[in-house]
Amino acid sequence: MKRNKQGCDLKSCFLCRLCSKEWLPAVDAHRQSFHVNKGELLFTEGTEVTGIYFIYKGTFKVHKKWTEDKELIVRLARSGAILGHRGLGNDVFYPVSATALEPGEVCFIDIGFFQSTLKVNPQFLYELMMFFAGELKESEKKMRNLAHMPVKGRIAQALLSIQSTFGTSPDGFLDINLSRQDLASYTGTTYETVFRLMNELVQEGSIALSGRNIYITDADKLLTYTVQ
Amino acid sequence: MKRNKQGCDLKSCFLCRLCSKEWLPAVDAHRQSFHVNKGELLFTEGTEVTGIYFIYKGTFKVHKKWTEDKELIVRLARSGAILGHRGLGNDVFYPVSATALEPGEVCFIDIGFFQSTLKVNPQFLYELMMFFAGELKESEKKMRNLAHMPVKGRIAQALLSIQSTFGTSPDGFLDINLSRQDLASYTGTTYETVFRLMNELVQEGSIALSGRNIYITDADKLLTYTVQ
DNA sequence: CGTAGAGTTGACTTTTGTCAAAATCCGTGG
DNA sequence: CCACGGATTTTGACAAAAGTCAACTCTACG
Repeated sequence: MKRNKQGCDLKSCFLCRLCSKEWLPAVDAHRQSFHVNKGELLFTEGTEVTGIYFIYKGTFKVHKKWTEDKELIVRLARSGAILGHRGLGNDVFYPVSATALEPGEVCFIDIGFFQSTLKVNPQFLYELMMFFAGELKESEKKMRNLAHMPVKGRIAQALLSIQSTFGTSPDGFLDINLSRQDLASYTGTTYETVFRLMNELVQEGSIALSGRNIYITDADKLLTYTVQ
Repeated sequence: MKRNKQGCDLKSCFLCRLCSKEWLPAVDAHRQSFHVNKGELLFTEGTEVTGIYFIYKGTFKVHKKWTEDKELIVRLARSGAILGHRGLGNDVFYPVSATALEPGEVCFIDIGFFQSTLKVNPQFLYELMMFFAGELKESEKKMRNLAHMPVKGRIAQALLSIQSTFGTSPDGFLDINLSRQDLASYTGTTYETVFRLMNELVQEGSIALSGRNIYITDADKLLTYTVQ
């Protein structure tokens, strides 16, 4: 992770967008910008919370370890998103790790200054609370799906949700670089199962593949495997 | 649900404990107290959010529907807890239902007044945000367990967690009235599976059963099925 | 070119869910 | 007090879904 000068333009990130004009200079003085390489860990599950990150550029996976070779990806995040907020609360250790899926730029706010920011920016605090409420809602929906929806439906859901947050590149493929293993970890299943079920989805004409790239051919058909 | 006069003592609930002394009279003027019968729905998934509840007495399950005869219980709550906060956020519909597991008393705050409370009680807002952060952390841990931990471990985990929140009655049984079906919904599995695996736990001497009551004989042994 | 990592496939096992049928419990009304 | 009906509990047989293991292939990339 390399510290650099480039940073948030003070408009696009979750923090700068929502805190008061008067506070922005303080944010600007305190924040640190970093370049992150693909595959690099931004923070690690179980280590002490040092601060909060905001993604200026790039894509990150937020994941929770199970065994040495198994994890669950709880979130995929892109530019503008906040990272590390799961470290807030009574516990002083990050409950998850964050890894860059592609090279990116992030802005770091140390936890002390972040706390001060919350104190003097009720509007930001309010939005952060609402953000947490939304995340919790989302998380519990995923939980229910994990408990009751068959893997094929979870994969369909994941692909649709990825399309809606990351969109498609000009050639129509999902605009994210996600390995099959990551897709498996995101849907709470195994590599081989993802592979087999994706093949079925191809056979049925719901999706098309080109190497690691995924093209959603028939979103409606995918929807039939999901709920809501 | 019957409206009554008895209500919060202004000290024990999540709201009254944390908002400013000056605001308490307003809370007192606005809150409504209700008696809830066993099995009664406090609010229903998909209906419009009317307000937030605080449990004065009793036990509630917070659950999310899957099919007609399947659900996932996302939370078990007891006196002092907040209910309905999952209704906060952009969406105006409750994403879950809450059902009384035994007769109880709740205090209701309409959403409008709750919003005002947030505006004038930054300390409460801060604690609410922290509370959400904790819930999210918890939810994602459960999610990972649902994805990777075998059912037996999830049951063990559930029993231990119930013991730590609800404690035991004088005779040593878990102090909660939870049907096997509810335990199945709480661990994301089926009635029969819960039944069979609980039998195994009895055989192994980890727990003992007496009707619907559960006694944890060997917490350490239960722990070996779980993680952390 | 060789090697590491990712993709592909098949055979097999295990876990868990489903269905159906008995057995048992429990409250109610006769 | 007892019979009844409904709900819950208990059990078994079976099916389906998903995980595991192992081997083989393909590429990207030094």
